[in-house]
Amino acid sequence: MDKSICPRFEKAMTILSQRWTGLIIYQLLSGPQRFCTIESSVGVSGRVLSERLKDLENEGIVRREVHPETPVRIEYSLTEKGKSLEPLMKEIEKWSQGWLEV
Amino acid sequence: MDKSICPRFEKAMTILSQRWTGLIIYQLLSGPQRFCTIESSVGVSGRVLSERLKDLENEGIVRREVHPETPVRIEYSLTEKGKSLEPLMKEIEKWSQGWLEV
DNA sequence: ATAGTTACTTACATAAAGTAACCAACTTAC
DNA sequence: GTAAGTTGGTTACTTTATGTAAGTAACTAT
Repeated sequence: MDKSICPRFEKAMTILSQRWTGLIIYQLLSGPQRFCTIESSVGVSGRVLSERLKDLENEGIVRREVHPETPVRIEYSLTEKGKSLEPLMKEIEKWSQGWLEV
Repeated sequence: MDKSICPRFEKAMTILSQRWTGLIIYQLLSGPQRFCTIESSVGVSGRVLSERLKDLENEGIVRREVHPETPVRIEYSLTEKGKSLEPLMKEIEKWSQGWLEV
């Protein structure tokens, strides 16, 4: 074993290659959203979404804000770090449009 | 459920968010390589690498070439479609260097 | 009091990944 | 000629991740 790959790149890949993570971030690029909105637009189960949002919060990519309305509104949004993934997401979009069939 | 996400983008994410896929492609950007080289540089198990390379070949991203030398040499390389992922990989690299600690 | 909403969590089932041993084909060393 | 080494895998088994569905807490509306 002689891992020749940059550890930062490896960490980025570890984050982004978690199932659903990319789609969740992509979805949040269009603005702050609540749990159930992400759940249905991305198509991820609540169980996993909850897990992913916690991970992404810990990574400093997503911010969670509680609005004590009724019923309670909890808003998830991208931090600066999260927003900095936009060019990367645009590249994926570009590649998918150039090279993938539907 | 009202999936608002572009199906091409979703497919791209499905491919790229498979565990190890990104690292395998990144590794192949530096040129054609054999099975055991990828295995050790990426740190993936042979069982999964074998699976991923087949998937990537089916997607038209990776090409497999047999050189009947001794011992047999099998070379994996990126197709045009695979190489077209380079800008995306560079974006991940850039992001990881700008926003991640080691 | 009953039912509905949101944002979760829990328990259980299935799918994916890790680990390690094994195999085929061919070579070199003894 | 036979034992051991190399490459590129596969197979069997274990552990981890994800999917599914039901449950919970806090509050409102009827």
